[in-house]
Amino acid sequence: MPELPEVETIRRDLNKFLSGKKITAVEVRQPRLVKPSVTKLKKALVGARVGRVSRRGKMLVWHLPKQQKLLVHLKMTGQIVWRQGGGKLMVGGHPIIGVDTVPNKYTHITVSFTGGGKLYFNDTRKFGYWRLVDDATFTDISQKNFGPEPLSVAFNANYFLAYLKKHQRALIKAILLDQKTVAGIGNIYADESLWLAKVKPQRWVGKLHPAEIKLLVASIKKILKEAVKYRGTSFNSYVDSLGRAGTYWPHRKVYGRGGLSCKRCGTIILKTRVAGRGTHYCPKCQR
DNA sequence: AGATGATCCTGTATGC
DNA sequence: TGCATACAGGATCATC
Repeated sequence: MPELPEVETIRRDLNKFLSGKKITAVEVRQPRLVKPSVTKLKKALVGARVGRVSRRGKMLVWHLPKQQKLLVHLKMTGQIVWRQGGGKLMVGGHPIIGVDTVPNKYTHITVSFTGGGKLYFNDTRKFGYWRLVDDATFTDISQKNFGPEPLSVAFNANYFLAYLKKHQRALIKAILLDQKTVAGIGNIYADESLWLAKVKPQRWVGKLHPAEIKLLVASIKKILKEAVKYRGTSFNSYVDSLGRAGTYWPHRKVYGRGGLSCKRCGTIILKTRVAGRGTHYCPKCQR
């Protein structure tokens, strides 16, 4: 499900909810999703106070005592839902949409906190995982498997030009989806960024002009910032930590708009397959 | 090196 | 209604 904007939304809210609270219990219904083991997870969590929650690409990173970190990846359908007390939750007088009841049949992990709050991990397809690591391992993973954060200064035209020089024979969309290029872009925002930069997803990296590469960097930043502002995109299972949908969907330009007209030139948006993923683009203004 | 397809799962949409 | 097929915000692995 979630790409950077969705995970970032969850991260910000979790920091408010979890701040200063201590974990009193951990219940795991799907041991397979926990690494290295349920026993070790419980040992690290129960009794601990969660420090801040950060993010690396699409991973949530819980800072724990004793130089440990909990890496939570939601993959396609993972949800993190916070409930303070029972009953139907309301926000601004309106009932919350998305997740009506927790725990439900897709709740695989429940973490209880002092003060009565509970955090639920739901995941229909069970691709997500909770992985406990020590700080050194996290640093290692972070450096080896992830490129720069797209909204940081480290992700800039110079970096991107140099990186692409090493991958001349790849398709640009495949490169954007690779977390080693830049961490946090997924299928929706890859398509949206390419549309904004007027670059065809199947373009060979080696044939991109420096000006296009520069524009692509700016487009990625712009799209992601905008999507964070709207608290992410929901068309199916994504909800934030209070069970609310993200509101970026109506603002998207191409993703899921195959057969509809391009917002820039009116040409019919095509849907095809690139890098094994459904890919949407305008055949006229993306070259 | 990089593309492709299968794989981990379950739900939903579409077509016959 | 039933049944088959394709596809879904991710990422990894084997194979070509």
